[in-house]
Amino acid sequence: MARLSRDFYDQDTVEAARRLLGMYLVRRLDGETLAGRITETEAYVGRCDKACHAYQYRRTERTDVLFMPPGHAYIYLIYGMHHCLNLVTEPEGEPAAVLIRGIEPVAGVDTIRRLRCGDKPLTAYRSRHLTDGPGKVCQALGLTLAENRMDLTGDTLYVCTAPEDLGLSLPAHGPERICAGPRIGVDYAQEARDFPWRFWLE
DNA sequence: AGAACGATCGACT
DNA sequence: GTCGATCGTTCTA
Repeated sequence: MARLSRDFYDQDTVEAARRLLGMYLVRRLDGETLAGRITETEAYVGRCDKACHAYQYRRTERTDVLFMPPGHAYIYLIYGMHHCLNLVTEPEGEPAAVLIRGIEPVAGVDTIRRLRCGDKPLTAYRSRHLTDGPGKVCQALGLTLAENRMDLTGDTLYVCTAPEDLGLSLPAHGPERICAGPRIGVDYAQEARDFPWRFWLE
């Protein structure tokens, strides 16, 4: 069984962000399975990272989930209208998480399209940009504050290492390069602005 | 109690 | 490339 267990999340966050690339994010919604291949991530580390909501172990009602055992979902509202999904990492008490910035839909694609676009015509442009941002990922999988603090070792939201774990047979991927660079939207974070903690495939 | 701001998106020039 | 939408969280008083 290749569903990620708590052990996986109990590791260095930057390493986890890299390793999550190519894995499958799975969401059970109303009896249906939605899933996407993870293509872009970012690491946030409270201990040393001014861009992290829990920088210097800052603990508030919102950041409390980051102090929980690894393998929980941290979902927050940004800009008053978009949600962002993070997977909590590192040992309990070390606030850190991986932000899921992009996926490639592989299951429940019709539902994903409907959640993202409603009845709007699905143009080539919309298709290409269906799930290529953190807010889009949450909208595509029906994730809101209601799913904050969810245990990733449960059956509603989790990560698998291979498509066979979802009963899918997908064409094998050739070798893909892992790219790294500065994170998006953290220009305010002084020296942490330049940490190369964003990772993506291709 | 009130103000400032943000780990974004989509429409538009 | 620019810009406005929109509201929970956080901090200040």
